Parts: sequence; structure tokens; C-alpha cells
Amino acid sequence: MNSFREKVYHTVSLIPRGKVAAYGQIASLCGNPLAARAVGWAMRNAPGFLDLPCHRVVNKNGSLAPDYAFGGEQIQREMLIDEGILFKDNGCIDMKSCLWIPEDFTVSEEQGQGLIKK
DNA sequence: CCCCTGACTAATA
DNA sequence: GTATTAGCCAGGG
Repeated sequence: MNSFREKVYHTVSLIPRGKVAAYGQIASLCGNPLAARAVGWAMRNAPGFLDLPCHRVVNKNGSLAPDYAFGGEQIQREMLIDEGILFKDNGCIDMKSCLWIPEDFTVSEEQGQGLIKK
């Protein structure tokens, strides 16, 4: 089954530790840049055995998913901090430094940071 | 086939 | 900064 959600799961599984991706970004990588909601749907219906780092998938504005997603934004925030994600004082993610860049992510890994861009 | 829901996003006020 | 509207896609009834 090569449905949209298969791609979503695969893409999400590629998110490196210390980085975060937006729903719309995942959708774009799957070929449907306007399917951000479908991505959220896929996450909600994601089988547990896939072990997807869905806590690394956040809203584009830097906010975290609703409470019912991970049992509380507080939980998700701690998980992300534990993985090296930087947060602002207001509790929002520092997208500027932690946003995953698929096209440069391999290079970024070599550099150790994700601020390198072409 | 039609209608509804949803872990989204962008634009607007 | 927040609230609201509208558009988008994939399932389920």
C-alpha cells in the first residue's frame, strides 16, 4: 500500500534527533504541500509499532500539538528538550535553529548544526 | 456519492 | 499578540 500516509510515516521516521519538522513540510515532502491536515490525520492514526518521532513534528508557528496528542504539551516539550531542541521562554520552539532541512540535512549532520544552507 | 471530522496553514481583522 | 475564515487533503459513516 503506497498511500499518502505510508510516505508520511517514512518521512517522519527520517527526522534526525535535535531537529523538528512542520506538518506542511512533511506534506510537501510527500508530494502534497497542501496536505498538512492529512499529515496530522496520519499522525493521529499512526500505528504505535512504527515508532514514529511524532513529537518532532510541530506546527509551523512553533507551537506544539494539542494536549490530547501526547498527554500534554508539557510532556512533548520535555521530550524535545531532552533531544536537544531549543525552546523560547514562551514555550515555543526555536524554529530558526531547529527546523529540519531535508535537502541539506545530510550536510548539516556532518557540520553538526542545521544552520548551513546553500 | 455526500457530509463530517481533523495533531494544518495563510490571510485577514 | 489572538480570533476568525477559508482552503487544502485523506478517511469513515
